[in-house]
Amino acid sequence: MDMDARKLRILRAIIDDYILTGVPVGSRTISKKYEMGLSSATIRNEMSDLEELGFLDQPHVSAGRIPSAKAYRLYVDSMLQAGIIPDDSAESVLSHFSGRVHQMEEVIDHAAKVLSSLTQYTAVVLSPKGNEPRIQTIQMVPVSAESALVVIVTDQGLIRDSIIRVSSEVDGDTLYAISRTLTNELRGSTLTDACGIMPQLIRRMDGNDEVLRSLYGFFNEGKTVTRSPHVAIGGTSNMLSYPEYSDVDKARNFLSLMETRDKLADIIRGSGEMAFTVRIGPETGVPEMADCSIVTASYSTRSGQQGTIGVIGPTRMRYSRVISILNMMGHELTDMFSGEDEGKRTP
Amino acid sequence: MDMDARKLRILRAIIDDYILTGVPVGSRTISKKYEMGLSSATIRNEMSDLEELGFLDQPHVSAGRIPSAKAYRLYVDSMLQAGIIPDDSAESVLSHFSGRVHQMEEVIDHAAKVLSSLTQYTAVVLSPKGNEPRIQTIQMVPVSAESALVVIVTDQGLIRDSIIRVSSEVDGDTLYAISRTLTNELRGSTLTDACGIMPQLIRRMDGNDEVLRSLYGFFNEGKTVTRSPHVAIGGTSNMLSYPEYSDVDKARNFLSLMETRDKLADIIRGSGEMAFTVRIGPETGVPEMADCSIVTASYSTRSGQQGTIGVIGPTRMRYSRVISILNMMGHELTDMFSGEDEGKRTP
DNA sequence: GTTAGCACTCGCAACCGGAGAGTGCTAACA
DNA sequence: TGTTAGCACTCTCCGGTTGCGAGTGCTAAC
Repeated sequence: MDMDARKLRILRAIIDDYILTGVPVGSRTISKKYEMGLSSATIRNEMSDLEELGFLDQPHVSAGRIPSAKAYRLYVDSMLQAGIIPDDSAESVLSHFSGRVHQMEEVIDHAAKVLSSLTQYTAVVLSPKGNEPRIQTIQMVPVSAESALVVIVTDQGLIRDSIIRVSSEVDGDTLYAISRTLTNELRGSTLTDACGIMPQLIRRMDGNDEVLRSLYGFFNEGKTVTRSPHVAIGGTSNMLSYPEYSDVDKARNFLSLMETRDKLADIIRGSGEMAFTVRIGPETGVPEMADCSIVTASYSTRSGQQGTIGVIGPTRMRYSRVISILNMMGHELTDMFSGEDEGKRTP
Repeated sequence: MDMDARKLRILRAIIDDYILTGVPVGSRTISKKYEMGLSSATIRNEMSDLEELGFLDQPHVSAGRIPSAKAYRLYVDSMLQAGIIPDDSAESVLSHFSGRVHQMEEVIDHAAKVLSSLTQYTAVVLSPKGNEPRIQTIQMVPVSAESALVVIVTDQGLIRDSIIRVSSEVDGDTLYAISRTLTNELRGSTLTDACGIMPQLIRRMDGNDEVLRSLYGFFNEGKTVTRSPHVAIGGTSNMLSYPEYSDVDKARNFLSLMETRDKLADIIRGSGEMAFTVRIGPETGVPEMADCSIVTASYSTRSGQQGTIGVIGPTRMRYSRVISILNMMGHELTDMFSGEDEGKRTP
């Protein structure tokens, strides 16, 4: 026995119905609601076959059937192959970015919010992650008599800034001079490189040791800090709307997973830097998410870094809708981040 | 009939027990567990009185009593008056800030995490909010051939930065020169002021119109953006551990409230800039929080801005513990932000 | 191959009844 | 007059039972 067109049609109807209602679906429902031209008894036989093939599960004997992870997988794959994407789909995502100027992190936060409110699931947006950024400009700005702000611009437009102490004798012009020299010496290096070079620079540029040493310290810290990307989450509470999470313990587990951003980032990014991923149930590899699905897409910035956006929902997710929304949002973000003014734009 | 010492002692026992167990407490429990030297019957009479006085509620006739908001209020007030604070309280909060250097926002995020894990409730930390910041230094740093980074240092150490377009003819030294002039002209102004001054500056400093106009635009945006403070939340999932939130609907309401950061910030800050607040149940003024309590404390930075930290928990909160932890955390943050290096430190 | 019919299986909601907790009241006691 | 023992009463909670409805699987007829 194997799959034929009719089995497929029936399976599809079952999945559609289950996604809609969330309750096990019976043979009668299929035969009536989706005019198949078949009686419930026939459907019943087919369903029995489908169960044997591993596409359906039966919570208990007298309930209807529910689709298995394998079924969703088939469903999603065939949908993607057929290119059925923007069908029941999203209004333009575009309109949700209002005519304001955005900082990178704001865009990301906002994207998570929009994504969750459009999908009614939980959304996660990761900031782009690329190679270690390379220094482009270093500038120190006096802040008070005793402290200065260090700004480092990198090739990724990423800016690390921090305040360091400087002795009160060093004035703005001196800082500017030092900044210029440093920029010349360190342009193109990574922060890690910079840490290697600094000691000899300190020896060479005698005077202003204090400032240089502070900077050295700053580089050292910066090395580690730069790595962790920004993670924005939206609509965690949406999950609780679904009967799958009416169990409070389950909900709590899910929420605490959402709270550990690092772990969450790993999970979302789990599938490498693929342009597009759908992971269903066990495929997520996370026990806590055994009955969740994760759909991710990626976006990229002008400098070629990859960021990831993802939606987490119950396995009976409205895949086509989610996929289409993610698609649009991915493009939207890519556009936004490849504008002339990297990291911001005025629409 | 009015309160006497015995009634108070009994009320206190009831509250203690209820905070511990979360279930309505009966007369027998009080008379046995807390050696009162009184029979359950006597306690019963007193409890009846206490109910009449509005300190106790009875979910139904054959359940025990639970403390009312009024009772908690009395409890907290008497506790505060007596100065009973660091009793059953926190190990040093200090140890939780490991020996690393922190950026303001990181400190705040971290504080929320620590606070929630110490209290087992939900914690909220707001970044300091003061008057509109005043410009101290303006600096532009070339980023690419066509764009520059603007950094504005304010008296609050608050830094606004953004990327603006500049034409390719303008080199780094020119930018530095313009920056110096602007700093001289605008030092001490707020961004709002700056917007007023800019037009005439543009007229006076002829040449480099483009750069100045871009800056003007940036000031205009900055005015509005600067206002929204950073809000860090920790331990939202903790709330679901308490039977009060075993109802999924309630939990969802609570969570979506936590997601709207602006509203949350308003609520937390709701009680003005008091050094210390305890709002119990209805006192929060938020219907969704009718059976929550909010305890807040404030911290301040060197420049005198006030930030707020808060803990949200069920009304049967372990007040003394929470208050003591908040106290310590408040001091800790104040110390951290009044160090020489405003906004960061190396312990 | 399809379908009607039927017996069978479960889950679920409603119902019932007893147990237990806790109260309020009354009457006795110090 | 305050305290306590005793008792009837009220509710909730829990376990067991029952009936209903949904849905299946099988068989026999078309």
